[in-house]
Amino acid sequence: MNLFAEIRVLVIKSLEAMVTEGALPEGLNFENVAVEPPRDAAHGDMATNAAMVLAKPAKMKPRDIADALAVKLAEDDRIEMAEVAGPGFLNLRLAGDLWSGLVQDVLANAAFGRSAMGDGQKVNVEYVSANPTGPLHVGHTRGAVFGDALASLLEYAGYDVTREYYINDGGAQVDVLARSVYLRYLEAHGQEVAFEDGTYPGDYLVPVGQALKDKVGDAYVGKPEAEWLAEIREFATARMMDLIREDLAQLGIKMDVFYSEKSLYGTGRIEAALGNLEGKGLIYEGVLEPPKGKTPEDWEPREQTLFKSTEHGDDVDRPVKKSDGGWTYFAPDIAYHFDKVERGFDQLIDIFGADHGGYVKRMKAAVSALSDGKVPLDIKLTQLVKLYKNGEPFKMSKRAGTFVTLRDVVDQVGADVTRFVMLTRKNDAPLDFDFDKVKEASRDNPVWYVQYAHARIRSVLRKAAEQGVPLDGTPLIEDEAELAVAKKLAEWPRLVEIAARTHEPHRIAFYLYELASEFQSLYNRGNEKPELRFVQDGNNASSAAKIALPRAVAVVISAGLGILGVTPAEEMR
RNA sequence: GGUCCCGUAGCUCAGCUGGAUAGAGUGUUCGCCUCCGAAGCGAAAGGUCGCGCGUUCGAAUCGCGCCGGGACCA
Repeated sequence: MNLFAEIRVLVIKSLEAMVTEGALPEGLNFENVAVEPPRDAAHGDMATNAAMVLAKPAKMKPRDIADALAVKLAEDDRIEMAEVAGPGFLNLRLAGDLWSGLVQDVLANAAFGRSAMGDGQKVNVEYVSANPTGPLHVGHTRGAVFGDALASLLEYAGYDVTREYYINDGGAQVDVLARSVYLRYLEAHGQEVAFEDGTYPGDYLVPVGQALKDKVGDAYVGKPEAEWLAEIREFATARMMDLIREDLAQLGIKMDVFYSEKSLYGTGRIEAALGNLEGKGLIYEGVLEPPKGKTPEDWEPREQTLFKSTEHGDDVDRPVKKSDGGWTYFAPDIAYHFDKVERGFDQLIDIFGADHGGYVKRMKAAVSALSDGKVPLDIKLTQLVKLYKNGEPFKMSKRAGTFVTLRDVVDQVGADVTRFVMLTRKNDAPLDFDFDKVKEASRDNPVWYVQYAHARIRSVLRKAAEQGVPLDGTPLIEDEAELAVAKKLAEWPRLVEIAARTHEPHRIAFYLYELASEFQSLYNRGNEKPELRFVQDGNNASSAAKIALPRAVAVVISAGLGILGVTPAEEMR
């Protein structure tokens, strides 16, 4: 049950009745009529902008429409009061039993909050996609959590979601990986080796070199690169992907598809994708203008194969083939997205780090061209994570060895905290991650605060169970603090849809914080008004009615945390 | 030079397909435990929503132009 949607249906029915009766002209579009929570609770339970939206097309005064609509709405049992306010707002107060019904619905219907909005549409969410050259670091963690929560959110909103990881195993960086592993392999054979620039000196390759030795013995020792590069590359990337899969598993992330860039080469996939574009007249041989403004010193005009991305919203055309005949990085990306389109997804979402912002327009242009504008691609950029320890900024450096991996973070603060904190900012705002603060037990720490509310409810329910309070009581919503909590619960289905539509899972985290706050407020009101306490000593009938509301809050907090991939706490320790 | 993101209370940040007197936390001041978890709750105080113009009945929200911060740029 979505109370807002339900009342909106009522408003629109009333408007249609007014059209029939001649109180409104025919042919009006009700699409923009909204039913929303009012900013100020004193205004009522809900407000509609119907009169103001329709005033102009109906060529009527907003107040006249509002007055007539108020009369119409008041005829319905569910509307206790309809009052015109301000320029033409219609404030509604709902009948009290609606709130009680809502709470019952939360408790009885496991799908409360789930939406059919997605209508089973196939959505591909691509995230992480880190190079298979080492363990995941903090920056990847944010993208990983964001993408995974977004995927869960879309599932909750009725989409058919595929979680996908693109393995960049086709470029020069995996050759570097192979050479680095070769050095570790020699080391495992007791040789002294030096890690020059252009190799990965990380310790994490030591066991890989050892494993290679265990597998092939001394077969590659003293042999030229041509004899081992391809084999070691394959061996090493497979090991790195195992490592990355383990890292992701630490966060509770499981991909549906790992898609290999390498599988695009030599299989005609790139040629096919570019052929598609060529068939649309979007590929040509040409010379690009030098970059505007400061021209790089080594710039020289070169003829290369270009994709006419400007026809699909990009700023300049992009090379797909270099002057030496090799593919650019962009070419396999085109082929990969072409593959996604061909797999029949209705919608694509890519999660990139902010440093890849420059690729957004060209990728969107490519997908637009490849799908004839039929498949939307949304690209979400995740901003940097700034680390703090004891309030001091904590600088990461690969060279200095202060490189913070995903595993470091999860080991220190746990997966639940890591996930929640990563979602306490909009994806496009930088995030401060303080190793001490995230473990702090205070209202300043949203993770703790939401968990505390849930744990407190569980504690109350344990106490209720001890006293034999039955769980089938009819909820009573009387006090304003109880009403405030019920209203917050009523917003949940609406919030899910907004968050899913905007691809912004952080809204879930903020909502849970607000819900927790309303609950804590009610809880503490029991200090002054003992009749508001959930467990009434020696009165199980009354207690049964009172515990329904906190139970419903716990249900919604659990559902919300579930979307974020966080386990609700039974107790705080 | 160009592109993208950001600019909201002293600080850290929310702000719904444009809606009423712009909200939290923190910090400051003052209250609340004989009571289901006070690791909490309540109240006060704190804002030219970076600046200007435009669209609109109505702009923090949309458009354009500046200013400031960040990221990226064969």
